[in-house]
Amino acid sequence: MTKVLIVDDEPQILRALRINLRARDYDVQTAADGGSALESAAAYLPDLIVLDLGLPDMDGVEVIRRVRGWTDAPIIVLSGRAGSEDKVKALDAGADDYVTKPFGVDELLARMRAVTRRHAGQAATTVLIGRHSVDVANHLITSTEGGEGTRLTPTEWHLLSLLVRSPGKLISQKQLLHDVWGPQYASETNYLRQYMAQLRRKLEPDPAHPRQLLTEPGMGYRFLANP
Amino acid sequence: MTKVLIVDDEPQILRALRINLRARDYDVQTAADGGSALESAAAYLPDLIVLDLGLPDMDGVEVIRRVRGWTDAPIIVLSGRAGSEDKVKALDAGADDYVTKPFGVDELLARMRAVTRRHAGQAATTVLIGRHSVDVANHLITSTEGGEGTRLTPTEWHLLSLLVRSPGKLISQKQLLHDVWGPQYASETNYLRQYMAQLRRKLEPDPAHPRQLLTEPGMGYRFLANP
DNA sequence: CCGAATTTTGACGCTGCCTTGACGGAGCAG
DNA sequence: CTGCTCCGTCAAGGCAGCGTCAAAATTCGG
Repeated sequence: MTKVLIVDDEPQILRALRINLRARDYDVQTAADGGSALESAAAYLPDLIVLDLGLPDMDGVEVIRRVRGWTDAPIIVLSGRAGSEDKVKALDAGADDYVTKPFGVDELLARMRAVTRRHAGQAATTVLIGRHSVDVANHLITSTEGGEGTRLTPTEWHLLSLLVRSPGKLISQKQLLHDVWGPQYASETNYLRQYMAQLRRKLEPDPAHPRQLLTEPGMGYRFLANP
Repeated sequence: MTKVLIVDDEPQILRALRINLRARDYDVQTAADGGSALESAAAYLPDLIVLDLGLPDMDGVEVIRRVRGWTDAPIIVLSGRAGSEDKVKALDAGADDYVTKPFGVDELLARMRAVTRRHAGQAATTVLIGRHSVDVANHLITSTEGGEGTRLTPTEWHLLSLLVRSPGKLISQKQLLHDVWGPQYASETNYLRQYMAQLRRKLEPDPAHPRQLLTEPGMGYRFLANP
């Protein structure tokens, strides 16, 4: 579930966004001024920050700069000012997008999807595999259609993490063996065959014809995020 | 130098952007309709695409979808329509940003910086051969026109990597044989004939008349990046 | 110390890759 | 014209690599 921090000093906007985002299954936190925004960002570690520039206590651009000092999370700026200069300043300070008020909620949601899609490559904490939602960081699997979530053994988690960590990228057998079983097992491809089969059996809808946990014959394995 | 492809059917906008971007040290190409936009994108491999949605021959969203099929380059949409629905469609199709006309050039430039800044981190080295986009690092091939991407065997990848690594340069048969099959196979030119044929069959549009995987009789082989 | 879960090891069939050999045509020299 | 070299093409056999099943060995909690 994507964690969003919303920073705005107008309570009704905060409230409207909170309701809309929660309805779409976002995990939402809010802040009403620059100081608490910085605190919340550090404590809550959001995947995405929606930031109003017109804060009572601090310049919005300054907030962007401070946040950018330690995190790469996407920032979407909201602002009443439509001036070119403000936009340039905010974007160059590290913002990813700039939306002028008044704005449509649908548009904001689409822009949120666009920026998180870009950022998802490395920070993806939860991915979809077959009918399962896999949270690698918390070692949690939930079924997307009500049923029971499968359970993975430690070794299975370890192997899956490596693959999921870099979606779309080919990872060589040697690398996988090295990282999961240690340097001395550089050629025991039996392990990989065994555990890839188990992962497919537990996650892929049709284990015989995997769509996301793919084999690249003679080279390695690959995880595809978008099947 | 960042390569930008600008797609718009209004000549004066094309001209204005071209001048402004060239002055800022961008490498600029232009296209006036969807068809030539897709061609240019495949031939020119831009780092960033600025795309007007109101094209004469094709739906802009369709252009986005087609381009997204084989490349990850950021796309900024220009549009006269300010409606929420158009924005959502374009962004969900894979666009990174959406700017409504009329727009300030400074703002567009700032948004270009913002999206390229994001994309810089995850850029992959990809080469175009025939109708295929070849990512040598990730061992991935995607078609530039929708269909399925071909698959290469390990030996085919090995040979192709050597050729692609130094575009335009002639590589001797001895060198290729040595690097792929080992020092003892310094004269088995059968291998090369066999595998060059397979590469051409899988990558060249007309394998009988190769345009990029070329033979230099009596010498070796050569890969041409720009056909 | 016992039992269940997990890891490790071994064996087997099959797909598809590598290898090998043979053949034909283009280009060139004599 | 003739013979030669070099390249492209095709076909077929052997075998490596992958998926699968099964069972032994190990770990771990109670």
